[in-house]
Amino acid sequence: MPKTGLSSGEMKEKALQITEEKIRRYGFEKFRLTDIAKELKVSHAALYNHFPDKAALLDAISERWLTRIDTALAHIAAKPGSPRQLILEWFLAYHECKKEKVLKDPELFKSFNMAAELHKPFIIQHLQNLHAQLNALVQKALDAGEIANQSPETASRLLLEATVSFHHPRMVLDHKDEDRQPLLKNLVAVLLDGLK
Amino acid sequence: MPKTGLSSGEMKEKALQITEEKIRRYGFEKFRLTDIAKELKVSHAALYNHFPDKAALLDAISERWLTRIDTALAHIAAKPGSPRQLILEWFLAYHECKKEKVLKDPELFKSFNMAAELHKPFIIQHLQNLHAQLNALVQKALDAGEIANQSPETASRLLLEATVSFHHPRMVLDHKDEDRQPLLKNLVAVLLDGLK
DNA sequence: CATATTACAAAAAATATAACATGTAATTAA
DNA sequence: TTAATTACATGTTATATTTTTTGTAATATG
Repeated sequence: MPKTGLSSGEMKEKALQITEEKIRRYGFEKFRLTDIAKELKVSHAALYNHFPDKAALLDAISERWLTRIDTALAHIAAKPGSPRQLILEWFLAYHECKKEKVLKDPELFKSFNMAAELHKPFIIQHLQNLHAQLNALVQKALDAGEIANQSPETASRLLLEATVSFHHPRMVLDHKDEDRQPLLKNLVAVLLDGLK
Repeated sequence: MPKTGLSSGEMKEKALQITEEKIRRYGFEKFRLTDIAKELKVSHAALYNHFPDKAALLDAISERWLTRIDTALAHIAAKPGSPRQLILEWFLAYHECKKEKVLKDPELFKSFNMAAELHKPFIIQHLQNLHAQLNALVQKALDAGEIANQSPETASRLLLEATVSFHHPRMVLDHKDEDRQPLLKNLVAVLLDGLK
């Protein structure tokens, strides 16, 4: 029996919640395990029963957030209707997610070093999900005759590449105070026309 | 008569050369005026006759580099031939410039904070040059019937926006080890098709 | 008389030191 | 027996101190 009365799962969940709040207050890299332990009314060492180290706790937070995005976008990708329309909607939602995040946690992306992140398994998974979703949408567009001159993989690669400034954290941060939805809409429309 | 035997212009030019070398060795933000003065066999204070402060020296370097890009690209923009072809060539050259720079001075763009740079007059000038050049090219494409459904300003805005990952320092750095020319070629082609 | 120097004040970087956070092991409680 | 604690070793971050660099002014030189 645990000393706290909480199950391991409950403890873990509570720790994640508190961590999320701490990160929001102090930023991505300067939150302290001692604070989290204090709030849980537990010694800091107790956290090591639930997470191998500080980085793992942090990664767990990121993973949760990415999973939320994945499912939200997957929902759009699975909707019925015009593929063109859905692709546009998908990009708008993706852009919206990133912008929201940047606005809520400005600290989070200040010095985002993609290079290191790109090797983490849950990031790789996330990117694979995005590609798979977009591939499926583009395939539907192909079937509907809305796209013609490229393979689905190439087409979705191009779409993602050309919209980098609307979903790359660093770029989203640069434009956080502008309303760039119209520009994105126009860009996606032109790209889809170009793929016809 | 100056004490050193060098004219003000020669002194200035030599200082710029040495500074460029020091920046390459020590990075953008940690080169020292004392070192440059030492190499010029002059007291550090003498530099203040030629440059108002350290930042001005640094800016002069950047300005020289940007001017070089501007003229190289302007040369392409002024060439005769198919506008479509020239627009593609223009983007390839632009990409090439940035990539070269990032490869030669990896320190230079490590923590590039665009926000602060964007207010400097020579940066504004540079961006205006780029836009003007691309506008002119797009206008020619419009005249040649290669583009139809957008105004030149909107079209060139879209082109630049969609190719951000090929000329924004932060993004170029992320992909410095890949050959992304084929991707860029394909992207520009699709964009131009979409603008038809 | 434009351009240098030296001397000096202010700002910034580098370094040493103290405080604190992280991670591990041995131990204890439910 | 799982999950906590305490005690402690190892890093890391914050702070104080010193040194170096930057910028200015008064002065000297070709």
